[in-house]
Amino acid sequence: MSVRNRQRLSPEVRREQLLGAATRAFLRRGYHATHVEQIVEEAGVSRGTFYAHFEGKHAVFAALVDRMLQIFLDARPALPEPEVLALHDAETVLRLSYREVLETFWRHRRLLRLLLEEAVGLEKGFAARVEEHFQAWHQRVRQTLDLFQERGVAHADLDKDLAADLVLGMVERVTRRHLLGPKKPDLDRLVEALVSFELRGIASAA
Amino acid sequence: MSVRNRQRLSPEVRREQLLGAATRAFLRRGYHATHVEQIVEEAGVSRGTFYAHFEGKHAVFAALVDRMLQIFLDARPALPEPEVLALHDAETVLRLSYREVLETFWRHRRLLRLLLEEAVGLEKGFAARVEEHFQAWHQRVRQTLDLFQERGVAHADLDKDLAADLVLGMVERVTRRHLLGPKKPDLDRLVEALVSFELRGIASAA
Amino acid sequence: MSVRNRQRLSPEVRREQLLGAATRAFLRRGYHATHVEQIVEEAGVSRGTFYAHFEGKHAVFAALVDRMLQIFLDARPALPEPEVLALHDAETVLRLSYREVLETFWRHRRLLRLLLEEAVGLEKGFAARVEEHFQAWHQRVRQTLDLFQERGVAHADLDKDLAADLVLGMVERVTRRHLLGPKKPDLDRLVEALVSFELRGIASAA
Amino acid sequence: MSVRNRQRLSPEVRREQLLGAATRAFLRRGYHATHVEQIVEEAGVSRGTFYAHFEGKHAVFAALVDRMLQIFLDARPALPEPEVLALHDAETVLRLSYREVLETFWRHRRLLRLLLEEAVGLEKGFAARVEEHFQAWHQRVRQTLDLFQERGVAHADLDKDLAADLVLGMVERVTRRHLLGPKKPDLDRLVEALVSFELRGIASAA
DNA sequence: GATGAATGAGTTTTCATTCAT
DNA sequence: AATGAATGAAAACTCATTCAT
Repeated sequence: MSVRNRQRLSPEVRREQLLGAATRAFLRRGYHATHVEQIVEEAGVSRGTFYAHFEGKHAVFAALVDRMLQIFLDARPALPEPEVLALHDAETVLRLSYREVLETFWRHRRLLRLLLEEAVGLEKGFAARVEEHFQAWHQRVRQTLDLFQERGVAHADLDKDLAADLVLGMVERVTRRHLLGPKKPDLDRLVEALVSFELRGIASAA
Repeated sequence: MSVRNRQRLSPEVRREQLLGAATRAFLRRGYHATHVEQIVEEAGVSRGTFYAHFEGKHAVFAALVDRMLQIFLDARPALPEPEVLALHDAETVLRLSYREVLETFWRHRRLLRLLLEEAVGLEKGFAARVEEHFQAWHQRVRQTLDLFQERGVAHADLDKDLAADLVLGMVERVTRRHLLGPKKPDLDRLVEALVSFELRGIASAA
Repeated sequence: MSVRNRQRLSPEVRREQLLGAATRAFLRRGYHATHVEQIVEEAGVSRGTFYAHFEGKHAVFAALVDRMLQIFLDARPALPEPEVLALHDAETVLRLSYREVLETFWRHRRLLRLLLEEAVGLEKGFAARVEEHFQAWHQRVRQTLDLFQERGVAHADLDKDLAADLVLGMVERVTRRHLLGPKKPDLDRLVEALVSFELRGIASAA
Repeated sequence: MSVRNRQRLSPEVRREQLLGAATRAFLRRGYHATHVEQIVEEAGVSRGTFYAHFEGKHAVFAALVDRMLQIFLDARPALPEPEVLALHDAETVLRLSYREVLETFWRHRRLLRLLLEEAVGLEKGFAARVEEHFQAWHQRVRQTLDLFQERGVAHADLDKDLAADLVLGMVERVTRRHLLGPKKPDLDRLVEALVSFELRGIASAA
């Protein structure tokens, strides 16, 4: 009856394929302007197949957001392990953390762009989930600052809560501006700027 | 045929009223989830009246974005005047700038929230216009850093282009986290944290 | 309060002015594509004034159709008076009739175009009224043919009912093709062709 | 959600069915007074199905006009083939031509009525396309008259350009009056009247 | 499992007409 | 009488989702 390939794939593979197609489609036009039609076309399957694997458009997007958040959860960005902290000076610690964060972001830049540009302001509670993650991350940065302060790297009067915000903001802006564009970024330079600015910003000897 | 109020207003007043109603509606539900129906209900007028003043939903939103951008253009945030720079030390200059910026943001926080949460990632080129403004602002911060470097406040090796990004990111995050929420922010504290972090971050004596 | 001229005109003059504006507007875009807005703009009056003089869009158009049909009723096209018939040969009679018809059509070509291009197929019974007029005209042509047959000008076997249709069709096509266009027509040539074709067409000596 | 019939048809068949339903609907109420709702009700399908097959109301009507014009293009009415001309006298040729034309018109009278009553005066350029066809037809009649004149059937002074208009007008009027009504026409009588009138009308021996 | 034609609730938009000033 | 802002019923059109094949 049909025309297409009617290729039978295992559910996992098909799901993966659809997820990829959805990512490309959403990146191209944004969540609302992307229609299910475009996703299935991109994937080369029929509408029916799409709905066999996802509850709907909203569900694919949710899956994408989940995946993204999972990646960052796994990468545990910016939280220095105690033993790392013990072995190295603050500068090295920061450098390693930032590098790992930026590399993770760069590796998953497509999903990340989706997350930052689309998942925000998207009624269905997506924004809230992203915000949760920001909070968690804020906590970690905050904890690092606690350690730095304990060790005398950060000055005693530092408003650590706000400082964590400032640090987060720096990373976010750098990410948006330098990692999401088409050009390959100079990660070293980005890391150095972040490390230098943060270290001085919190420095004991002002 | 039915009568409602049939209150007759001058086009300017009506337009203003509709703009206000639209702002409230958009803030409540976001751009896509807000329907013209809800805007006109909020304004207490008929659909026809709405379309007599705006080409459509897209056009009201565009008007809102325009207004917002105009406000920040007028506020000229963060660009210190030469004579100000000459009279005061860098700390005072920064403090004044940040205060002005944050106060403007706080005053217009409803519009700002709309801009940051809705206008970004909205197909119709809104994001591009917002990005333009970010660029312009980046330029200004950059120029300030040039001045600071000339006067020996910023260290000679400072990667000013990136530093401008970091500064912008700090302001953006602080704004999102502290100015857009329901709680009245402690502007003094925010300003101090920003000033302190930036000044140290760029400081000559590291 | 207002901007316009607020010129007070007698009802008759205003009505006439509106009728003229409506004619121009309808000719430009057709009945459906012409909006009341365009008519009042063309006339330089407000919507309210328009509705003070006509029940609505439909009513202006009806007034225009009425006027047109009245003109042709008054012109009594194509019906030769008995005394005329008595005095002249058939050729002269036809020539006079056709000339009068075509001249009337030419004089009122704008209204005529409206009638032929718009009033047809316009739900509201306009088409029916036009058709009535065609029937009346058909009767007259038919009567003329009766006279011609009595006088031996038309052959005895002539299917007069159909012949009247043919004659009407000839006039209609000539009118559409040559009188409604932008070029000034050569009425003499048109009349000669009609007279010659009809006279031969019905001629006794075939 | 509710189910209706959900009869699954091939696109071609469905399109054909919709075209038929649209024709009936347009014939009943005319182009403007027919709403998509009525077409889909007539076809027994949902709005969505309609829009899957046609861009909109305008597009169905355009398809109808196209089909109509194609039919008449295929029927090549009124253009006698050279070999036909050679074998028969002018009267036979005309009789055959008219018969073919009127039979084609009669067979497709529903579409034809739509074309003549609706497509004319319909902003979107429909009228222009119909007029084009009239021009082409005019050319053919004109060419036939050239042949007739060459063969001495038509008199030497005949204004062939205008005569072609007259012939076209006759056919048009006869068609409107006798083929589009509810009564079965007497085609023989119509053909005879046309042949006789035209032959005499152009006759050499006046 | 896959297909894609079919569905229809939900939105946007238009424009003839009304009526407060 | 004149004005023009306001009205809202009436269309047109969209697109996520369903389900017969």
